[in-house]
Amino acid sequence: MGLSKTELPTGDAPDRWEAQLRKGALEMAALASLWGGRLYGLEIIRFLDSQSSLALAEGTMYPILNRLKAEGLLTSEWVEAEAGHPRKYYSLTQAGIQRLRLMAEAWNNFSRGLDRLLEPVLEKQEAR
Amino acid sequence: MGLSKTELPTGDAPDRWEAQLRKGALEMAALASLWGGRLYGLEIIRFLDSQSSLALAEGTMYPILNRLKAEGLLTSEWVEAEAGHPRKYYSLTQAGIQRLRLMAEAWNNFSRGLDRLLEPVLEKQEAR
DNA sequence: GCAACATACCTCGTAATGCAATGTATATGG
DNA sequence: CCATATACATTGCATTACGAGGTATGTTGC
Repeated sequence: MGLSKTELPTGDAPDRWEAQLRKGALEMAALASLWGGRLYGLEIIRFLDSQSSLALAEGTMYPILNRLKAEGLLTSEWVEAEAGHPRKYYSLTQAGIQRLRLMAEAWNNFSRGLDRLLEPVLEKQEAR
Repeated sequence: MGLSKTELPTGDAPDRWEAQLRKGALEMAALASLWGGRLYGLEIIRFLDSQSSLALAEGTMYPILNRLKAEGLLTSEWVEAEAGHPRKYYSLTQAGIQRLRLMAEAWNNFSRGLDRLLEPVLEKQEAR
């Protein structure tokens, strides 16, 4: 029947999370960095760099933060610093918390899937 | 001095593998699917779908296979099928094997990093 | 006061990439 | 010979990562 071509029964739009993850992994990381409380932009970058060796450029992070805020997953507030430029602190909203949980679960599926796939590759790295 | 802007000391170009992984994850999966021996295009898609719940569209896979072949990581050969259209079987080259190993290690770093980040998120999913 | 510097946020342009849609080739069955 | 099934391939669009460049604010040295 009609259904011919490019369609594994992936499920349409609602939760193509597995697909969104290959992308959204960075958004997920940004959300996750705020789990312990509010951080400001550069701080998020430094946090991810040190905690998970995810090195993101500012030109990557700021657009992500804006997107997440536009989606209502984050809020932001300006805070004066003792010195220098004021800082924009980001916090998770309730929606952000829920979304992060969903993404984290999807991430586990995705990454366990790949791990399974790579298992043979990393096995006994000698005879070959 | 000059070094002001967008530069965490990421290491320049040679092996921004962590960066390449967020992308290249799909290329890695394609390579990994061939670890056990040659497969043809659609077969790779089905294999990934079943073994790791990675649902890739044909329009995604064929370009990837072409890229990998152009890089010398794969070879391909036409094989007549008993029925229908002939199949193009892909196999890993030595270079492909080595690259896959590198990617697999980088993947482990990357994914362990994210796992660490998400640990608190998935903890004790009740009181909240 | 005013450079020079440091910190912080923001944005534009480009290249890459995932994918739906669409097309072609080959064979089988009614 | 037309509909169907399998398989490979390409084009166009939307999204994205990120380098480069820019603006804002405050400090320190002269």
